[in-house]
Amino acid sequence: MTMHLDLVFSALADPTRRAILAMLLEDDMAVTDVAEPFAMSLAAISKHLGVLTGAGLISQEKRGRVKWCKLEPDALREASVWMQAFGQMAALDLDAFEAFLEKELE
Amino acid sequence: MTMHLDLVFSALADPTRRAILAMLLEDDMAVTDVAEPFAMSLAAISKHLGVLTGAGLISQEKRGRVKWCKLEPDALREASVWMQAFGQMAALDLDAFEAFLEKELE
DNA sequence: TCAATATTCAACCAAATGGTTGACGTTCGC
DNA sequence: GCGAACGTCAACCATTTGGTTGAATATTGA
Repeated sequence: MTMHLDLVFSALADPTRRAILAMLLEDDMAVTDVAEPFAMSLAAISKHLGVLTGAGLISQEKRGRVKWCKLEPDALREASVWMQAFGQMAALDLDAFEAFLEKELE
Repeated sequence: MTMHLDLVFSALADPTRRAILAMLLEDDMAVTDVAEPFAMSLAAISKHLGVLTGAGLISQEKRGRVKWCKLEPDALREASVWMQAFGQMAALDLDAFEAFLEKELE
C-alpha cells in the first residue's frame, strides 16, 4: 500500500531533488543542463529525475535526443493539504482534512 | 549539510509516522497507547517516535514511568512555506520564498 | 557514413531504513 | 520488597537509497 504521499514526501526529502525542483521553477530544462551545477555523475541525476517523475513532481518528454524536464506543481497539492492541516496555517478546512485522512487509510 | 527540511520531509514520508501524527492531533498520548493500533513491536514505534522527535514534529516528556508524546505543529511551518511556493496555493510570497531558497543553499 | 552528443542501463558498493527479538533500567501498586 | 508495566537499548537482518563506473542506445550534424 505505497501511497502517493509517501512518494512525494520521500522525493522532497533529498536536497539535490529540492534544488532540481527550484531550478525547474524558472524554466524547463534538458537532463544535461539540470546536472551541470551538481558535483555528481549524470547517471545519479538521471536517477533523481526518475524519483521526481515517479512522484509526479516533474514530467519528462523526449524531443529528439534531448529529454526535457518540466515541473508539475499540481503533485504537491495533496501533500500541501496534509501539511496545512497540521501546521494550522491559513484557514483550516477540517472536513476536507478528515476526508483526506480516511482516504489515506483505505 | 543535512537540513532541517530533510528531516521533516523524510519523517513525513512514512505512513506509520503520518498516522501517529494524526493520532496526536486529537490528544497527547503515552508511547504504549501510540503503539496499540499498529501491528508492530513497541521498539519499532519507539524508533518512529525518535524520528519524529528528531524532526521536531513531536516532543516527548517523561512523567513517572510514562513518556508523553505531544504534537509540535510549528515544525511544519518551514516545510509548508516551501511547498506552498511550488504548489502555487493561496497567496504566494515570492520574496519570502527566494530568501528561503537562498538560506537553504548556504 | 561517422563521430559526437544525450541519456539510460547494469553491476556494484556503502550507508541508511524499518523491522525483529531479548535483555535491561525505572517506576508503580500492592 | 517484588512483580508487573513502561520504555529503551543492542544486536541483528533484509531492503532501499544514493552514489560510482563503464558499456549501450538513440539521435544529430557534418
